[in-house]
Amino acid sequence: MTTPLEKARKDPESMKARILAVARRIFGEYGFHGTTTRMIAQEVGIDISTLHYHWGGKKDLYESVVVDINKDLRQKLIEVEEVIHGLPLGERMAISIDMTTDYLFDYPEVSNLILFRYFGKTRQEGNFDSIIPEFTADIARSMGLARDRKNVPPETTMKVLAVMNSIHNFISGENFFRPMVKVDRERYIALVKETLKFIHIPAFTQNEAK
Amino acid sequence: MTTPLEKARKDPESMKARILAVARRIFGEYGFHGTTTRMIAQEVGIDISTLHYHWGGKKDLYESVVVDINKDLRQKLIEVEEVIHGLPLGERMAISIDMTTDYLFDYPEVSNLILFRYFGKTRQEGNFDSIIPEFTADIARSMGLARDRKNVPPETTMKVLAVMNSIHNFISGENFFRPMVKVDRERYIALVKETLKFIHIPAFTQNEAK
DNA sequence: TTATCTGTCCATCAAATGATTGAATCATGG
DNA sequence: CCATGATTCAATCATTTGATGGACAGATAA
Repeated sequence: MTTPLEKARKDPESMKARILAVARRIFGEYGFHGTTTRMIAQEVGIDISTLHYHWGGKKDLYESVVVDINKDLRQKLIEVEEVIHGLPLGERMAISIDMTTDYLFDYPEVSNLILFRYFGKTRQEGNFDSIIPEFTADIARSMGLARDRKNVPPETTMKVLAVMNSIHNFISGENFFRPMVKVDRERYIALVKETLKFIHIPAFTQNEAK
Repeated sequence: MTTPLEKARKDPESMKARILAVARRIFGEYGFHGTTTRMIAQEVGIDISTLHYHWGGKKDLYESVVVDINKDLRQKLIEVEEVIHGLPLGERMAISIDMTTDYLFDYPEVSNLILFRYFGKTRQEGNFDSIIPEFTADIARSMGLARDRKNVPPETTMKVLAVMNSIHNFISGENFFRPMVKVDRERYIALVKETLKFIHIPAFTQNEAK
């Protein structure tokens, strides 16, 4: 079976894919309720009816966007895991932070949408959380905090969430935070990496030394 | 001069204040675009025209909510500062985390709205950021990272942001994270405090030892 | 009592918004 | 070339939503 999303991911030039790409960005900036189908259609340069033809309703498109983004992020995390495999924990974390941060600054809508889903409600009936894969367990294993994906203790899940969210915050909040520190984009990215390492690495490596 | 907001804050029984209290909660849950004036009016048990009579437009009400919440948070931070004054850094951070976390779990809409403003855009003309006080400089001083409110270096601002956001994340994301760790509310709150201390205290105290 | 002011609601408006219909256009295979 | 299906758009609908006008009730002061 081929879902509409899979089709769109295969051919990035297709109308389906073009709409999806724009929808990712706009939904990421304004959230579900802050986005109108007209905003997306106009940005793509098409009529709203064309958008509906390809994706059905607004909610369907939003769900596809969320799934699409989670697939991309999962893929990136696998890539990171391959690079850091076998290194000592401190290095593993530093490299993970660098790679993940670089990736997310290239696709900030990923962070945006993940945070939107964490912190906001959508006054829409069913939540479609079942289709979203769970990363925390994999990251926990990758950090040496859990042996297998099953039975990760709550304490560990919380720690992983703290690290991941900290990254998303700085990417997604760039428009707000960067004016506060008054630096250009390049410097901001460097500051983010530096800060993340400063905050997170000591907690885990100090613990390891015990 | 007495602004509508100040009047409402004085008499919590007044219609103005009742509307404001509900608006805080609803705006916090659904964001600006996700909230309708009818949702708020219905929750208060009044007609929308009554809401408009007291607060003008939706945007005016939202601005008042944002200001109200920031005043509350600032007040709380002053309270915390008085308690931790003079203690060693590790203790100061532990107590700050406990007090702030307890407060925010009582008023989660504070975290909700702060995060909404960080991470989401509002397709509305002027942003009214000027009216929002800036906390980071005060917190930086309180943590011994800066001597005065002026000229706080970017590195320091970033560290403070990391800590504050980390707290807001766990409060605002409770609906999403708590099911993940499968614990009751009380246990979740304990886990949050524990995790925050685990993550943030080593970074700053280790640095101090140098 | 009467006049005035405040607060509340009912009815309604105008714009925005998600969605659909049907005609026109384009592509592809026969 | 023609038939068929896929794609696109203009026009339109129904509902939602922010907002207002005017009637009405109650309090207060003259």
